[in-house]
Amino acid sequence: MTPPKSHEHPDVKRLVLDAAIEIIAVDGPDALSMREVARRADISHQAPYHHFTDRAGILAAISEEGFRAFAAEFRATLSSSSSPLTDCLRTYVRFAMEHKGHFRVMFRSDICGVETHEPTRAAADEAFLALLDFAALVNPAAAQGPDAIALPALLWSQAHGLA
Amino acid sequence: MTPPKSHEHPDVKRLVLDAAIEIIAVDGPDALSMREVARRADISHQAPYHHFTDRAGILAAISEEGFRAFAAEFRATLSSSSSPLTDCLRTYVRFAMEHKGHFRVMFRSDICGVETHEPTRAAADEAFLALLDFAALVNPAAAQGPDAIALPALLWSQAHGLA
DNA sequence: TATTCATACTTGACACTGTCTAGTATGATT
DNA sequence: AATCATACTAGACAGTGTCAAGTATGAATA
Repeated sequence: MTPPKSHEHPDVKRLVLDAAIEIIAVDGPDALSMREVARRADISHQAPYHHFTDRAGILAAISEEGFRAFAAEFRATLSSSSSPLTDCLRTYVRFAMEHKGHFRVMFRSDICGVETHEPTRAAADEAFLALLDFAALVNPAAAQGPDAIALPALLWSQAHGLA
Repeated sequence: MTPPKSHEHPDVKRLVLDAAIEIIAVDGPDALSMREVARRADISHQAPYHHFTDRAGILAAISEEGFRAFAAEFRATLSSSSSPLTDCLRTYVRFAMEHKGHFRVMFRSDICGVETHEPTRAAADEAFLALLDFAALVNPAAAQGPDAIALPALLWSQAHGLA
């Protein structure tokens, strides 16, 4: 995990992402622009372009990060908890609150980049599989067969409206 | 069909629509902006706002018009033709070529306004029903039951890629 | 007939956006 | 020590939506 290339000053890419996440958490994804993010990160308006081709690129990176973090946290509570049902729901809600910026992007399929950005798609799959595990645990009888997919899919979509 | 309100100079709304349709036919839907359409229609850059709230409003109006026209033409050949299969396909292709501007909007569900603009939704349903009629005629045996929907749905989606 | 009023525009200004272009600093390569 | 690529900064530009103020005209009212 050494810095990917070579002479790294402060991690500008990280600055951009954090600024974007904050903007989205406060004013929503529509408020995100390349210039606004640069302003917020206190870098030149051209700097973000060295790390992201696009507004969509930033959004894709954020949702990827979000999906990864979500899957990790969800899996962690799932495997460690003695009462997984309540704890997982708790984890879910806590994630939504603590990562509002990520969350707002993750569940907007039109902007999250899940269809265009391959790593984001992979991360989303990972998160979805975590939900599948949860469903299997909640209802072990239906773990096999199409019902196993139906439940988390329902959660997956309902979740958006709920939180 | 008298002009809707009162003192009508040339029909500016029509001018805007035609300009938009041409822009889309030539450079695609992304090239459409309120100012560009005004420029092309040779009116002030603010005029379009008196008839459409939005870029999306123009697009919705265009696809609505397109769906209506498509349904009408399709139904007409369907009822008058002696060999409806070939004639309907012919009509379809002709429509796509003669109304390229409309067509390009109609089959992009993300911008055609079918989910946000009620009249557009109604017009799209109308067009879809026309396709249903076509399917029933092509395959009368399957006219009842879910297959009757499956075929035109396939056409409906495949059509996009084809033309 | 004269006054008022709403609608349909025009016109100009503004801040903001992405993009192009040129310049600088710095670590890596030779 | 010179060269080079990368990671930026900085300025300018055209295009965009939006606000605000002005004009023309037909309709309503008195």
